[in-house]
Amino acid sequence: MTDVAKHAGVSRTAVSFVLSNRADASISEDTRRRITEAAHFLGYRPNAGARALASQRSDWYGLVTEIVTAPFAVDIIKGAQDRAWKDHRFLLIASTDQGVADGAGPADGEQRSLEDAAIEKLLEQRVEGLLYAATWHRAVQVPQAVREVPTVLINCFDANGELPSIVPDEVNGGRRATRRLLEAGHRRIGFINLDPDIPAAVGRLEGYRLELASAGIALDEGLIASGHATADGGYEAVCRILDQTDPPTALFCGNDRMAMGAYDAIKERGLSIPQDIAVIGFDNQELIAAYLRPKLTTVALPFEEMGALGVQSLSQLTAGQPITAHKQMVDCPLLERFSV
Amino acid sequence: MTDVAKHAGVSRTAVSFVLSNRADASISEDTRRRITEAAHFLGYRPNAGARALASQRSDWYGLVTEIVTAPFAVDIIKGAQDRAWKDHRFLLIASTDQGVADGAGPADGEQRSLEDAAIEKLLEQRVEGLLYAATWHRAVQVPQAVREVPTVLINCFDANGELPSIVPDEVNGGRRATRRLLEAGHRRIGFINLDPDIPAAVGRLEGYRLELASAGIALDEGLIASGHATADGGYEAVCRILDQTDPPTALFCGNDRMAMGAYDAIKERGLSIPQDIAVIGFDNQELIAAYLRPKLTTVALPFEEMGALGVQSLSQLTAGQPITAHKQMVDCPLLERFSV
DNA sequence: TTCACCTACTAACGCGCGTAACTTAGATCA
DNA sequence: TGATCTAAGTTACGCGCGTTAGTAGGTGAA
Repeated sequence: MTDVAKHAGVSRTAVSFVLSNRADASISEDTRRRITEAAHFLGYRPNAGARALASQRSDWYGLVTEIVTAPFAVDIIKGAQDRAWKDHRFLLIASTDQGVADGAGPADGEQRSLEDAAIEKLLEQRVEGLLYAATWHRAVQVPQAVREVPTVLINCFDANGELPSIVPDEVNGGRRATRRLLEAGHRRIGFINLDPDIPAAVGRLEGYRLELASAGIALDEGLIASGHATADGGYEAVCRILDQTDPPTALFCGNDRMAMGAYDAIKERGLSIPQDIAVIGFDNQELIAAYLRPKLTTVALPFEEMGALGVQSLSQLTAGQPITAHKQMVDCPLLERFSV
Repeated sequence: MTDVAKHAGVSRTAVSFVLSNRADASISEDTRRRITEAAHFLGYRPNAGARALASQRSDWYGLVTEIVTAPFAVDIIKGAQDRAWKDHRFLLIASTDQGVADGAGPADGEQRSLEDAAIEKLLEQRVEGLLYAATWHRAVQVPQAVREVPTVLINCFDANGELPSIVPDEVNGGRRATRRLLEAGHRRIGFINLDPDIPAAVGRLEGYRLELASAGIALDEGLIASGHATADGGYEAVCRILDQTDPPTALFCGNDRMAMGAYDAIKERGLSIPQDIAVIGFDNQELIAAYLRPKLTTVALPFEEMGALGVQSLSQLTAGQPITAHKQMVDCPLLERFSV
């Protein structure tokens, strides 16, 4: 900057004013031009670190997550990244799943300390805010250190209820799926639930119930089964449902992997999708949903949008503005394919 | 730091010496303890930016890539991230695929300028080196700006041959796959190639040839077909191969998506895998390979290892050491499942 | 002329740290 | 006993920038 000043025949301050184009500084059009030309001529590039040091703001947000390995939740990163870029901010990503690739996977305490270390590192970089993202929707216990800067949880929520969070609207997603099947004329709709303790299971089931109720259909407990959130789990649960006296004509599966198992069970019985029985999934795991035959109609988790919203909320918080809601629910859109 | 110094009754310099534990400074064990205790007591946390400014080294590397959206190449990030973390360095990730989610996808020129802007931003952060990663193995034209710091290409190579790169060893991968089939007793092995212009196609075919040759088997051009790198492309190519008079007993598919199409073609003909015909893929796209029935034996692309190796090479370059090779080939391991 | 007021800048300080050069008291040695 | 060395620090400067508090010169009005 000193060089630029010398080259333009002005003070360094003038250069600073022009290059960070402060509105309140009065610099003539002529010198302004001389300065920008000199900067360009000399190939001047601002030093972001020095700027951060002097101005006491880094324009960095930290994203701490274990999801770098989880292929289907990378979209959180993408959403956050894009949004941050547009706001001229940088995202520092710290993953907390080191060593998972080594096979063993870290012990719980180790995972925790990795998280602490990651947050510590981010704070050393003087991030102005933190995003804490989880691979699957759940309650989390966040390390104390995050309280030093504004923090927003993504795809999870604070077990203590203190930190603001952004989560998928599971209930509405469940309604969407159920409604789609109702609209297709189905009256007996089976629901294959995930392990019933997690928020996703609770919410989706709730949505299923609500939508049936508003359609005036009585809940038949015999149409609800649950199993492990895998293809095998789905297969077994669906077998139980289908082999009863009055089987459903449609299935709402807790997630796409279970839907995959459902496909097997259905095909085994010589039934075809969607003619004999309709299937709808949840999660929109691209490489499954888009490759099953027929391609699976499913409800998508709004990862990218949650990531973007996370950055946006952080912007508001760091600017001292209030955010929309303590727990923001993001809609889960229905992805129409060919299984209904 | 001044506060810590005051609290410990020493100069700020002493604090700096102790906290960055310089070997050449002589500080008594007692003051050393007083200082660390004071730092801990006051909750002192170093300011990485200020440290970078003063020491003229940031410990940051930049990773510029369009792969944030490409779910299966994210492992490059993971490998690089983990490795960087172990070396006490930070990875600044800049994605160049903004707006792709908006549907249209950026025009070529726009993509290029996004790349330039990303690199510019990274250089403003004073990264000490750059990694440039691609989604698929190919020659790339890298923006000029990268020449300002040490740069390593990952999963691609410099069209001008100047910058060092790290790529998968396609030839050896092709040999591995072919050898596996030979070892299983197959003599007539079909090869379903990708679009023949890309490095992956060239290398894998070459590996196929070499391995057949070393087994003393003459190349039968009738056993080689190529198609689009999709399930449909694989399906069609395999149909052509299977419907000839003397069909192969094994298929080496250019990638897993084509193998998926191969499965369909094979099953349609009432043949079973691997009893009637063995199939081997390439890429190890988890959500395909691990979910096909039977699960697909395939050759994995070493994304994570390439990412790690990229950071390692960068460390060497920034330290002024030479790197192993200008174009480092990383082995593609065979993943044994149930299709051979 | 004098004063106020503007435009167009500049001088000087500090952000939090690393580090080269210096100081001081005590130990060692011929 | 004086010279030399070492341990254990300290003083002072600068990294590249933002920013506050100025200053110099010009203009218009009373």
